[in-house]
Amino acid sequence: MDSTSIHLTGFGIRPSVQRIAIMRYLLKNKTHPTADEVYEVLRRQIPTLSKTTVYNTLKLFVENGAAVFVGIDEKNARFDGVLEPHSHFRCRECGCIIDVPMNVENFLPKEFRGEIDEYHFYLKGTCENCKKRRA
Amino acid sequence: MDSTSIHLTGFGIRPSVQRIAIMRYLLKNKTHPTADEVYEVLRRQIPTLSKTTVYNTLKLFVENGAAVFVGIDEKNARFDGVLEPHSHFRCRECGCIIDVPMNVENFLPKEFRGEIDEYHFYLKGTCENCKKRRA
DNA sequence: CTTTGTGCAAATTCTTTGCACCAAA
DNA sequence: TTTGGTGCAAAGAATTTGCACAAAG
Repeated sequence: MDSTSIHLTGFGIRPSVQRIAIMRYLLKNKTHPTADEVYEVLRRQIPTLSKTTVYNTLKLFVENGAAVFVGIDEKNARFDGVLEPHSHFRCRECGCIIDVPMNVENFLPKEFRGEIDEYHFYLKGTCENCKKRRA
Repeated sequence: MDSTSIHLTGFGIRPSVQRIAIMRYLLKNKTHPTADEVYEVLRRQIPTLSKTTVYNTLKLFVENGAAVFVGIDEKNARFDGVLEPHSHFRCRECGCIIDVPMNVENFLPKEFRGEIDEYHFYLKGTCENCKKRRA
């Protein structure tokens, strides 16, 4: 019983080889991957893995609160296994998504507290690397 | 030369019957519609309107800063003609998207200012109406 | 055995593209 | 009379669904 397995169980999710691999991927590579990215990488470890399972699993994670849907990318759904409140920055040039250690919970408008159960703060622009590269 | 026409011109967008109708729709109905919603409503006024034109136009608006892409809805792209900084709340039950008059510009982390050219604050939960309806 | 999970293929949905025709400058 | 806009049909990409088989309890 490894730690990822215990982690999943904590969310009421039964661990399977596939689910453990996907959650482990989310927790180790904090790149906020798309379903396709997860699939392309993990199929090398699990050759029988199907994209359907990746979609099913990511959805299951989000529904059970084990992962967060990140909607900062206009093209694809992205996922995050880090549950501590934080914000996201997306670079328009390289497309990278960087965690910003900033919890905006205190900024929630008073009138709306109580109605809100989830919030996201998305930032967009050009990252340091891309700025340097152009300079 | 009506006001919507002048409005578009101000963004360097040449007004056409279709473009004026779409911008007018965005400005009058602040429902943050999807491309499909815009299409389904406006085709009644402009029977020859095509979905391609709606997509082209909304994209043109966003590229020229005349409208904002709203990514709060996990399923579809949504659009907003209101340019004053504000936040968005989406109800999980009825799917409505409500404007929240809250500019989070001052919350932007100092380290990131200068890199950021766009930001969005998305709130999710259950709206007043849906809460009442259930009570 | 009985329920749950996986994976294939097909279907769906949303969005973009290629191209011909129409309209405006 | 040239550039730009529209709209149709087709293509493309992301995601979901239906179903049969495999695995786990």
